[in-house]
Amino acid sequence: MSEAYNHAEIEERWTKEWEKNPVNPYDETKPKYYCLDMFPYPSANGLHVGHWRGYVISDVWSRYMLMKGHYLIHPMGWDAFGLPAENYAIKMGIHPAVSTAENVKNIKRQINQIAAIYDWDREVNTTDPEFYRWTQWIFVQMFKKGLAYEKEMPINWCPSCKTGLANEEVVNGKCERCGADVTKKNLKQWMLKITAYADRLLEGLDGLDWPEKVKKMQSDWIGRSYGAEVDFKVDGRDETITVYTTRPDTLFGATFMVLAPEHELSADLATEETREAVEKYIADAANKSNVDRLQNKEKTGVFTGSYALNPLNGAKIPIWLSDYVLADYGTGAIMCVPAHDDRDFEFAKKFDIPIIQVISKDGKEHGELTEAYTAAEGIMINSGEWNGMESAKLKTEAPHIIEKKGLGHAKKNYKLRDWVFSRQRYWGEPIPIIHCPKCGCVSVPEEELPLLLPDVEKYEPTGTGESPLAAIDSWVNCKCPECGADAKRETNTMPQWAGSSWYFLRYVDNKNDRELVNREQADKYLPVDMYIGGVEHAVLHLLYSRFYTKFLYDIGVVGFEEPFKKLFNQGMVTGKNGVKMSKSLGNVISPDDLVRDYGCDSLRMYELFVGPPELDSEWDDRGIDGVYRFLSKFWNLCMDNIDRNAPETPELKTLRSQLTDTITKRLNAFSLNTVVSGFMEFNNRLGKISAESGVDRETLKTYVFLLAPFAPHIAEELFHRLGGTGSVFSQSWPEADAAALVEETREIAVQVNGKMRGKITIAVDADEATAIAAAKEAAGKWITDNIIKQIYVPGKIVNIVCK
RNA sequence: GCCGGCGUGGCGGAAUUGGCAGACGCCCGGGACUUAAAAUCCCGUGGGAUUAUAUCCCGUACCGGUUCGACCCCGGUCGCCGGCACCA
Repeated sequence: MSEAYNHAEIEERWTKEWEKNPVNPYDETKPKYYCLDMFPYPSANGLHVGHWRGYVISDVWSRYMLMKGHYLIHPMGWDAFGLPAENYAIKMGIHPAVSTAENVKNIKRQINQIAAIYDWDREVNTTDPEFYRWTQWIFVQMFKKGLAYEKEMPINWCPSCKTGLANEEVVNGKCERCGADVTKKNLKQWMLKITAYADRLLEGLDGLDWPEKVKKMQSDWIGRSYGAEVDFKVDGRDETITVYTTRPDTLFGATFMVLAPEHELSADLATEETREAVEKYIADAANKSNVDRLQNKEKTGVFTGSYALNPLNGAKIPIWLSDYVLADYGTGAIMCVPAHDDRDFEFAKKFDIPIIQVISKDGKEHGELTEAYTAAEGIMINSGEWNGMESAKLKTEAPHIIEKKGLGHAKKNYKLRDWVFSRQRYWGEPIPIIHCPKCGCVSVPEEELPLLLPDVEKYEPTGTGESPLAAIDSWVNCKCPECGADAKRETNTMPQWAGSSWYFLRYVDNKNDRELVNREQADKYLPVDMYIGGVEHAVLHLLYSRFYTKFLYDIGVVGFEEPFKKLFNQGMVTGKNGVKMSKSLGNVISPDDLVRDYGCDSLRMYELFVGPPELDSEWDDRGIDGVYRFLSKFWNLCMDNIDRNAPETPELKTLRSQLTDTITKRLNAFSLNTVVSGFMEFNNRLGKISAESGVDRETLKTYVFLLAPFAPHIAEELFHRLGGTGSVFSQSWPEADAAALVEETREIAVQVNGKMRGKITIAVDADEATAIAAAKEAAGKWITDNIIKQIYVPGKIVNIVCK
């Protein structure tokens, strides 16, 4: 009886050995490969099997790159500032610094169970003053370049988290973190001018090897459009109202104008008769929450009593107010062409406003429109000097025509807004700004960074719009670094995204106390080659990181504009019926027990086997038995054959190359679930050969090498039992023998009238006559005398069509 | 509403992108070993018909099309998931 697979003993042995002698040799002579995980925030709940998946995927890929001969960078750190950590700390009554440190310890223990080859000497923590010193430094640089500025305006406010939020953090009118309805609050805020990078953020997407879905989400979020700003005079008054339109070609069809209720002229345009209704409408709109305004699709509006003049033909059009026009996009005012816009059409129908068609497919009018014709395809009509022109062409030319006539100008617009960067919370990086009564806003001198987050007794959010830091007089009161006058510190902190927007740069030079990152180190090891994480950061973290990187490129800190060359989004692991794992639902599956019962190697492989890595997968504990059985069987196969000295037959040589070829191809395609099934399939085939004539050591070795990134412990153990020295991870990735892969004969299917009727084994390059003859023999009983057609696709199929 | 993605056995999922549908695994059933159980090993396992070692029919959400041949391509319908949601 040979020795059975003992995962506990094997894994314990190699965990200790790898601690002493890490398998990543950091060989500087090899080309670098930087494989990055989205770093976790140290939650008190620890990791569940879903978190494991992403880390396993990145570790498999990292170990593969190592064996392919790279200098591997595979770091890990902690995104430890921010709301989740702070909310937990408040709930438990423990200082966030204390709870964060505890959670880091626990999650690090769990992450080590994965046996991932992280570079722990590169570890970073966003709450470490030596780290956030540079987070603050970046802010100071942005401030100096005018990209960080202070502004008072109504911003998104979460009444539950008691802090302002960025647009990106509001999902369907609700707080991205806690789900509470977001309201508006007028606050003086620090803003980052991400809009200055809108074009570069949009155009940079083209060259990225990212999922199309994520690129599209970012491009939609940036939302660039081309059009014109057109000036309309108000009839009988001095004011001019400027509107933004992407369809200046339809200008002759404008039959009314709508202003957002918040527009600065809204109240002013009311006449005596309309004043009461206008003021009521404005007040009602101001009281509506975001959610109400989003949900109420039925158009409402009020006529101001004033008229605007169409700049092209002087037509008098009524000016309305309606909350379907957004105050903070474009100019907050639009010209309305009901014939060619769905929303304007709906509004005109409801309030009985004339509809003038100006584009027609055939250049003719065919009675009243039943719906808006929104395509820019057709011939202009009812449009004065533009009649007869093609609308598509006019659409691009009109902005310039309007500009030449002095009626407005061509204009690009974006949905992207500047980034609301202040948080009225305690657990974040203090914004390094001093408010001086004489000099205004002054940045904290760089040599005084980090500006330490002071210790406080009360770190609960105040809800007043001020951060808890505002209550610490000794900290707030300071001298102006410019003029020495009594001054006050900024008391808001940065959002959680601040640290995560650049942490990946710090990994490559994490102990540098003079610069964010040494330029030489940055040039050598950056950018990130492979970034692995969930899709939930598609527009948040990933957009912010790209913005930061472009800024740091502009000031010469790094020499590249895009931080992440390739992105992979792993799917979520859910509980039964696709329900998200959560503590409150009690469906969280902890990896700890599974590691104990089945071992790390089995859990790693099952995490991959459970489904395609990019799709969500339902966790089913039972499936792990199959993977465990497979590893046991493979272990037994090796035990049975190690000292058997079975000959290396041509069959085994071919099989070994097929295995290498299959696994490598699937791995390269990131089809990790089929890699695992591939291993199983070949294991079954080898089992049969083993029972008959034995398996040679070379084949076993090849198998062990290929298995190593997936099940590192068992592979390392078997590598040594097969006589290997050093580590299996310093071995080269096997290459398939092309000659052994060439088949001479192949079994192909025979179809009659498209139905499978038999199989023949013939030479791969057999000629048609031979193939057809063989096929007729194999499937003769289905073939009649009346053959209409015979098809032979070499190496694939024969199909005989008969009546 | 708009834009993506998806729909294959009891279940998770394969199918080299137009060429043997259901690989691999789970579950389940039968058998071997055992005093017995667990573990392990072997066999079976899409549905149906039938005179059952054989043979035939149906089958990749649904309807239709292209093709010698369709899970794959085209047109339409339904359903699920995700993103955006008055951005003029």
